[in-house]
Amino acid sequence: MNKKVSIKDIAQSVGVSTALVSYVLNNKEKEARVGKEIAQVIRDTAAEMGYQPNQIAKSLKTGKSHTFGLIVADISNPFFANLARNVEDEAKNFNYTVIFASADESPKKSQNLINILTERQVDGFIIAPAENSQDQIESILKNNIPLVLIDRYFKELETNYVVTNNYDASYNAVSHLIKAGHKNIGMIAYKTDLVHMLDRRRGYMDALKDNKQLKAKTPLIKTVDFDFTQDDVEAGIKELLAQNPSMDALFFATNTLTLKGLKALNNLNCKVPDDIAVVCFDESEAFDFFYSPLTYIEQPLLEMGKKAVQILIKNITDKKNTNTQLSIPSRLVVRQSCGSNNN
Amino acid sequence: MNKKVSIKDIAQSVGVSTALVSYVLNNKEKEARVGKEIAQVIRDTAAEMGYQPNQIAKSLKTGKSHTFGLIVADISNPFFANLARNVEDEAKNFNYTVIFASADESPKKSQNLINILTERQVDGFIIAPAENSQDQIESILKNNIPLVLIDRYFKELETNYVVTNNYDASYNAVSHLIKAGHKNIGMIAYKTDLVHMLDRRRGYMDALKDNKQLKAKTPLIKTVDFDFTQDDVEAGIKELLAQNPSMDALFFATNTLTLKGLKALNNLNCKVPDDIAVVCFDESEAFDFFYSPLTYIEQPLLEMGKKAVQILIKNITDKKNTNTQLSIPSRLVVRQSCGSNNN
DNA sequence: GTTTTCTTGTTAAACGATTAAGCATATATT
DNA sequence: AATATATGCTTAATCGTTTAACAAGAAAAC
Repeated sequence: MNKKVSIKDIAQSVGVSTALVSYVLNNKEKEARVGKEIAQVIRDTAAEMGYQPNQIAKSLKTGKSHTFGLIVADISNPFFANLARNVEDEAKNFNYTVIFASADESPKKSQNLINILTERQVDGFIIAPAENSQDQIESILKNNIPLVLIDRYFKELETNYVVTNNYDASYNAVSHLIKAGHKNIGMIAYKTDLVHMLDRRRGYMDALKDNKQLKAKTPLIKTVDFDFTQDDVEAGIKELLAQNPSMDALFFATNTLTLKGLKALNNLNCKVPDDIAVVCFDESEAFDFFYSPLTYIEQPLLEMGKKAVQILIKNITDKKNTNTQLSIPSRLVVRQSCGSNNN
Repeated sequence: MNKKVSIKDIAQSVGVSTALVSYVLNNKEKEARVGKEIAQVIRDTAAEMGYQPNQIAKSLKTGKSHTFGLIVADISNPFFANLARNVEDEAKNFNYTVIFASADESPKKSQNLINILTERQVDGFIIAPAENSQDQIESILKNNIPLVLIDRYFKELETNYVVTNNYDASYNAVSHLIKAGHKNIGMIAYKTDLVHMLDRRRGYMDALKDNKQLKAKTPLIKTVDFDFTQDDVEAGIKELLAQNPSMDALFFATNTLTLKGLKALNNLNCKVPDDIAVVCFDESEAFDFFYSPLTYIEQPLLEMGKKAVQILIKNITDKKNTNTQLSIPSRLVVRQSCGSNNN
């Protein structure tokens, strides 16, 4: 490793103290009353010598790393990848670096990541929390590390969060199916008590209820684990059809569920939307190419990413303790898969 | 911010020097001849006080951040997102943290990211280099910062790299089209001199040449900029059809080109594979859902990610200067879109 | 001609760790 | 008994910055 040039090297070369160099290079000449000419000399030699500040040293001294951690479920999931990209861009606007990490919905991995990032002295966290990670979140809070939850949050915890309005989005989507004439709407969701999933289920249930479609004692909902396979979804759909053979529509709670679900429907020889209409959460390039382009709920990823960063940075710079809780509306993109009277 | 507990706090609490605490907590008791009992006491109080080492301080002292930068074109592109995930996982196996960043194929952004990451004292880089970033790469080399290029590399630069065998993959894919009976095969590529793209073009050209299909003076290739729109691709396809109205197959050079290209083909009312057969590079969930499931080139993302990390870490720990240059084969996944005699 | 006030700098401690070197004391070797 | 070796722990410098506190000469004020 070529010896990197430090502030000391510059000081030596110019013939001044390191303090002066530091002041100049941090644009504190005014406050530190540095002479105009010498300042210029310092700046010139710094450039000449190719000086690059050592952020590690800076961080150690200032206690700020200008870095924050973004923990999602899986960076290879397009939903999170897009969110991450928006977070990255907004962070750059504030001169922050973000460290991504994937926790795979596992509280164990999540705790491990939080530890690693904490040791790296991140200035804050943006987290899509895994199930049963409340204690981890609380401990971040207790340590006064700025935090914004994203995509989901915990009802019982007082935190910042930025989510989409899952309840409304679901309610609208299912209502749309009902208006399109469907009378037996099933739902495929994740088996979890995370609030975003519960809200999506509530939205589904309430839409049915408000439209007097809640006939059966057991709702037409099947859930699968996070590490589900296509077979799991297929089994779920079959069970739903067994439970109510006249099921004529399906509401999928996420993009990954939908992708596997569509393949399952193909396997089962169900035509969309004639046999079974489909509406789902999230986007996917694939939805455009399905023979019956999907009607889907488009989450406000750009706004979610931007806001999460802005709230986090505000929390880092101000040290006030007021929590911002944002629920941003989603948009229903209506296409063919939901059947009749769409425009 | 709650005062974090430092090694000094532990030392004070136990009544020993910080040196002893450091030795114990770094499992250097043997070398440093630390007493057994006191070592246990130190460990216990450390745990009790909830000590978390300050990696920043550690890094400053040791000169190693145990961090490396991964610069790709766009983390929201599934190709890079998947690669990134594999890199992340392999890095974790070595206890390294990775900082992702997107350069959008822009040398300016790339330089900016390299600077930022260098200042953050990353121990190395994995980079999918943008066009015209040779000087940046050279400068990393000159500074003796370990580096592995990925996805593409520069012929004129002696570096580590891990890529897929773009030439072979292209050659095979196009040969497959030829064997399937197609006689006028066009190609849509990016307008760039990056080696991966040139190799893909060479593979295409040579496959044609070797099968005596190179009749026209100007090859049936159209290129678009990195920031292309669907209209650009559509225009390209139209031009190709104008140039040779009997074009019966298209080879797309990347996933994003394909996605827009398929929509363009739909717009142009071209049926796949009857009017125009299609083969493409990269995967996409969408390819499964196209009415004629696509034949595509599956890149070895897992192996590429793993190898890149391994090579980088080897370069970080050993300081030897031998370059590892890996070209890993891709697999052609044959489905319907390429027309006849596929199984 | 002092004293005060600017101007322009320097000194040195600190951030939280690591680690070579040193210093006792105890035990072993001859 | 004298010396060598082991054992157990401390001291203090260092990594590259930041920044409060201080200093010294020049200009201004009286």
